[in-house]
Amino acid sequence: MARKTREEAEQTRHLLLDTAEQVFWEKGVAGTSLADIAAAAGLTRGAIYWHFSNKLDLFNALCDRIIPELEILDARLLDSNVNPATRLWQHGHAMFALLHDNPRLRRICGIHHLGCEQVGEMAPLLLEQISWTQEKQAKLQQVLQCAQEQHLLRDDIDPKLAAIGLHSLYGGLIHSWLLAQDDRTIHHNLSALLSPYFEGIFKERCWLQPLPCAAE
Amino acid sequence: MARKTREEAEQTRHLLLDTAEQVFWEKGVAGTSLADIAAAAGLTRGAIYWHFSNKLDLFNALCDRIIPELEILDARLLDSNVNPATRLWQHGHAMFALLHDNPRLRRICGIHHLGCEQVGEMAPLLLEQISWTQEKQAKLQQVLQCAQEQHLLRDDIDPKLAAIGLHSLYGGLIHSWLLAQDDRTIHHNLSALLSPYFEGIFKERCWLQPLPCAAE
DNA sequence: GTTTACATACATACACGAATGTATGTATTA
DNA sequence: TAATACATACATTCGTGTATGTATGTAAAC
Repeated sequence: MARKTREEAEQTRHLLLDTAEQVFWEKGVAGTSLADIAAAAGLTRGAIYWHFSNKLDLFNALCDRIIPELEILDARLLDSNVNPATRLWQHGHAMFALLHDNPRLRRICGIHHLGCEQVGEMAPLLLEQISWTQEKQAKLQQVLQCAQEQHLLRDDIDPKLAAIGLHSLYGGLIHSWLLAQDDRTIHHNLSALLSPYFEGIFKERCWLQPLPCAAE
Repeated sequence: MARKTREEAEQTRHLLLDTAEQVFWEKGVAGTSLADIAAAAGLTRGAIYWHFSNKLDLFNALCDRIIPELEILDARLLDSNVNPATRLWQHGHAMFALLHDNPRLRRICGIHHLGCEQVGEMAPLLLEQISWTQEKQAKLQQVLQCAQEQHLLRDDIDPKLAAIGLHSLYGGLIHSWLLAQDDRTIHHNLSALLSPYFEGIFKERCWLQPLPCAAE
């Protein structure tokens, strides 16, 4: 009915984002109308169209909220004074810990994996995911190359392929984890699930030694 | 305008399924209307409603067409006279070979991963995927247990967890493969991508020896 | 071998709700 | 008083489901 102060308007914006996140996760992106979101938030479509230009814009704004938290993860993967193998090991665990502790990340991750189509009208989303995947794989590859220079990799391991494999394993585990969210098996046995791949990539369980591992 | 013979009607049905598969893959399931499919097939919605009761029914019929081919894969995983480790190794390669050779499987797989929402109205799909995942993991676990009885597994490996890990790795690789379909990296380096996990699970590269491996 | 009767395989037309985008109203607040 | 932060109202489009039309195939009756 009336205008609120800027602060309150910002609150409404976040309320809309939170609500949309919830409803998207429950009914899918294509499956929810803007009226659904507005009603769930106790507002009208007018409020949505005031803050966002359309559903895609709202969806993008919603996704952007988790970028900083993921960037922190990646930053710690790239620079840390422990040896590269341990960095990768810790990074894997940190990812799932974050996924477990952060309901927002969990929901957005779930929406991307199960709650939205990435073709046709949503194709830009797919392109984003592709570039994000490539960047992530490049970072993993960089750390693996660093490990190779320190002679931590098994002889027949190609850092690029190992990066693709690791990234795929993470993605697959996240997917399995999302499919059965109340099943704590993956969360409780993450180390045992990741170990085989690390065993196959690195020599002598070096990823369990947090030593800086003097570079050449 | 008129009735065709049963044979021709069956052709129309398959034409509709093929066309729907194509259009779903291009524009997403929620993103395509029945009119889109009919137009792409050179027919009208009347033809679709004659053969199927609605879009979900059409979609299910479309998915069911690949079940037999997947069952053949699973059958060969479970009974074969080579040792269980080799069976798993060959099964992994057979999966990707099938995915590479069979465009229909590739498209349906793509639709499931990127072209449809699995929540809300499509939730039954999610339940199907969960039960299918559990069955698949159970089969992998069964073969891994068989390997354990033949002392092919490393000592600290739990067959159930290894099954989850393997299945996740497969799923993740398929996802990566779908994201960049024209990139042949995964297809050409599958062995190098799977090797680390096998190395971490099994002893002494036993999966490369097709010997029956006399049971206890 | 026709004719008749009915089922089949669609096309066409219609009625309805749902969703979107926009235009306008309105009470604040700065 | 002018911009803000929404609510309300409206027009339009799109998709669905169903009802109906219609030409052909199919089989039995005669």
